[in-house]
Amino acid sequence: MVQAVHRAIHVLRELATAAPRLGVTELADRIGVAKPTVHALLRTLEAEGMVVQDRETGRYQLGPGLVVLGNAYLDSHELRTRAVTWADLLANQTGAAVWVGVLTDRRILVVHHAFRPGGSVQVLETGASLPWNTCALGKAIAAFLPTERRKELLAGELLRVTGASIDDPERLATQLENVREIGYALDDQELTLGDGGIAAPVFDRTGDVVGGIGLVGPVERLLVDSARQECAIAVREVARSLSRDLGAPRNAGLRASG
Amino acid sequence: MVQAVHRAIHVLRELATAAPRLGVTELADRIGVAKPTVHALLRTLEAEGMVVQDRETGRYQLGPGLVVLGNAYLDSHELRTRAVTWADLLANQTGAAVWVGVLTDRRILVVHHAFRPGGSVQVLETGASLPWNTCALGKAIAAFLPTERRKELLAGELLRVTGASIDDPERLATQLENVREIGYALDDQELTLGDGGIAAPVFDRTGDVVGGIGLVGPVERLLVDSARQECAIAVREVARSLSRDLGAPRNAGLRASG
DNA sequence: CTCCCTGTTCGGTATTGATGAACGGCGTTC
DNA sequence: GAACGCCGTTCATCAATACCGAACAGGGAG
Repeated sequence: MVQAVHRAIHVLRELATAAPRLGVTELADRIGVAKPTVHALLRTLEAEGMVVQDRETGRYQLGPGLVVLGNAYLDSHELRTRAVTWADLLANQTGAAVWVGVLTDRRILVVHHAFRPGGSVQVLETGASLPWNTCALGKAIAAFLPTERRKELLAGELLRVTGASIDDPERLATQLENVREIGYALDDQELTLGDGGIAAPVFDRTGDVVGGIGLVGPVERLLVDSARQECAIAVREVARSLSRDLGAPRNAGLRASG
Repeated sequence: MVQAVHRAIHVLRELATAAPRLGVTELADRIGVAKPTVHALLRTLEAEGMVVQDRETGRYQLGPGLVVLGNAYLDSHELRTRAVTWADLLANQTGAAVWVGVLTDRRILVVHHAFRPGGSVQVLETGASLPWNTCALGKAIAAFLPTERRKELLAGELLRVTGASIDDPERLATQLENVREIGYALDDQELTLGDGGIAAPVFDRTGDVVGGIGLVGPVERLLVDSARQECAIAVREVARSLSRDLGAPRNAGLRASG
């Protein structure tokens, strides 16, 4: 493992999580390396546009180069590319916003967001990163992961972001079993108070889960008995079509049960 | 300058521009370093989630970690944060889509995109990176840059993306002078056939240009005499308000003329 | 079955990045 | 207003470490 690169990324991560700007000294303290080392890293990152120095305070913040790279990732992402049209379809069918997400480490990264049709002001959530256990997308994906990986997720830290977030591994495990049976996952205000979600897994040509697609919206509209089943069927159906687009075998997801 | 970091970013850039996936060998050839070196870089980048390896082909592509960092940049971006509400206002006022952008190197990076109100399907352009000379945003920003920097831009390569794109430095220089006088810039299908743009510069508390805000839409709607002036005034007004939000002095932009 | 190409591993070498100490500018405090 | 303390920055020393050539293992094509 290349140490310098590892540290450079550590610097970027720290800049991302911490306050808008950080100084060399504070940065050096946080990641536990000498000040001049951090300085050298920052200078190279700055030359590449990954970091910008505030000319007034001398402090550093993330740079625009990262957006370009991030966008390049999104553009090259096959699931996302293929999902765009399906997401629009699903949004129009159900009248709700649609998220497409993938699992990264222990979080769900939203790679596409189709707005609720004709709606009022909506914030774009593409790029958002959510604890896997607090959203339907995360549960839908986790349920169909290889047993090994799923156990890792359940064994790790389970964050709570609302009072309804589930941080009990056993309860989550039971939910995931159920998800495997019915083919979709729900969340009830576990991510955002007042909002719920319905999501289903998406598989690629090897039959592995590569992500998920699902609805997000007010619980009163999405999770009431009358709408829930209809929405769930629509979500599952679109997820299946999307999987087929990606070349998934018809029985994808079956073998993951266990 | 830290060599390893420089090379790692070079790898990411190459992955971003080239085909969806690249192999170690091809990557090594492109950036001119030994194969095992590239391999080591890729392994660390993979461990950090900046790159993922296609388990089937062994090739590498960009990873989701980049989106997280890119998004963190956007969130921490003061211009963008402050611009969101102004962009919505401007979109509703004019009925057109609004872009907020900054200059990075020789391109304009779109950091925010407010959709045309009530419109049909629209692609989100946040993260897009355009040659500076082909869009109103770029001209608006360039016009108010320090003379030195502006000359650099004019002296460098001027890309053409449509038949209407301007690649003549002198003609551009004349346009920029005019932009400085009227306070806004235009583009007429220089970026996209059928689309035009109107943009104005935004200044920060030091009085330097930090970006621009502007309209994008069909030439028939945006650039016809009846609409153009009205739109231009709205854009300039919003840009000024936004600049004041950022703490810019009232006369920002005046001193840059020359 | 064979060849060639790929991604990968290994270990030695010296390049190169890490470090502590010192400088200069700035805001703060007394 | 002056002295202090903090910050970002530079420099030269040292050895850790990242680079590379050569060799290995696994596929795909012919």
